[in-house]
Amino acid sequence: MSSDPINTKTRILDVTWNLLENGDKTVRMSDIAKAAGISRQALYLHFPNRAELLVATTRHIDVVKNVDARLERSRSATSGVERLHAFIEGWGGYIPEIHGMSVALRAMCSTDKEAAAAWDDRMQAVRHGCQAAVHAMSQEGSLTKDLTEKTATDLLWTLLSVENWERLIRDCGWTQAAYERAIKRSAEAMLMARG
Amino acid sequence: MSSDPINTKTRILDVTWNLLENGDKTVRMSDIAKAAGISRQALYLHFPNRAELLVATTRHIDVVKNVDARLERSRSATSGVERLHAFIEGWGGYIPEIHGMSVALRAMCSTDKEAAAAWDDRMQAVRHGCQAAVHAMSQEGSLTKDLTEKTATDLLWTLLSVENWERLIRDCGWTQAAYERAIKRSAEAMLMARG
DNA sequence: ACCTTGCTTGACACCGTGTAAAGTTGACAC
DNA sequence: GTGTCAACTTTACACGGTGTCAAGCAAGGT
Repeated sequence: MSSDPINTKTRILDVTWNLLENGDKTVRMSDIAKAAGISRQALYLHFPNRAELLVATTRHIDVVKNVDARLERSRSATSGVERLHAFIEGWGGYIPEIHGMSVALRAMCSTDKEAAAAWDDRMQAVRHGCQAAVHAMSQEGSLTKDLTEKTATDLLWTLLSVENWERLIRDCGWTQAAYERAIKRSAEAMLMARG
Repeated sequence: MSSDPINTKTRILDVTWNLLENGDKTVRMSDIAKAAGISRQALYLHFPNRAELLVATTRHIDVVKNVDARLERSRSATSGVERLHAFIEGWGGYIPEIHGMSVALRAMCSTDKEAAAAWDDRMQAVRHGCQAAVHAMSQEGSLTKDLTEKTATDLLWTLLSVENWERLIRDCGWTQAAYERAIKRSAEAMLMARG
């Protein structure tokens, strides 16, 4: 063989990731091919279309960055509030790593069903984390009586969206540290019983 | 003349608006032309490109729906908190009217500078409203000491984003009334001094 | 020598945007 | 009636990006 197929495939994923995170403009299939050192057509020998390439890249990032370990760490927290904090740190700290990816994937959602499903799947995973933190707070009585668990989960999930991170970091010029601090405080203010 | 030029232009804007709000899929220039009862090329006699057509449509919606009156109403509020409530009602109630428009315009932002500028302009207008409400609260001492006016404005602006409305209404299945209620409560919890 | 694998080159169809040019139709002026 | 102007039509085409197809080539294994 002229080259190792496994290396080519992972090289494509790495290069796609890199272009999405560091690239300023739209990433085309030809850009990825050029960066990977192969022809545009060879890309289609590894991935059937752009959507599946992007989805595969998200999975690749998850493996490399070990997203499961990050999010599951919040499970070991003892109190509900600690769990909330740990989850915000875990997910909030992960957003910058996947932001470029996220922009590309969301841009495809309007035209591609598969991309939409992949993005929705990830967001549901985040929602489960929110739900678990809210439930833990509810169990220990620290969740405000004003909100049902469902409503509180929806609000926390919304607060922790990638779009909100984008707005605060990019449009408002916040640092990552300021973001995490303010979001923790806001989540507490919104969800915790006062007193 | 074979038809009234003014009527045709406003008919295009009305039809574009209608397609964006009621259409499920992407709205193409040919869709708009067909709906307006003219040829695709005639569209380019009135608007130089898709971006400017969309931007003109937003301005058209603003005039018809009288967005200024809605947003300026919050100025007459006496207390800062009332002002906050009035602004949330005014802007939050306007979002459903412009949501389809907003989706289309944001989708163009990645490729078209003009569309990006137009959307950014509107968002800055919303930010000014947030800033005014936060300032009023700060003046009367009801703003929490934990936040600067700038930080509080950023947070409120983020909370009131179209994306958050989308998530709560579309993904979480909330009603408009539930949205406004919960956002008011959340804004108060995040921004108001406790006691 | 032969086959397989991983790629190459080149060509092409499709879709949506935007441009260009020549023709049609109706209203108004004189 | 003749002329002109404006709004609009039809037809055609260029461009960029995705995805498809087919023929060829080079290295490795048997």
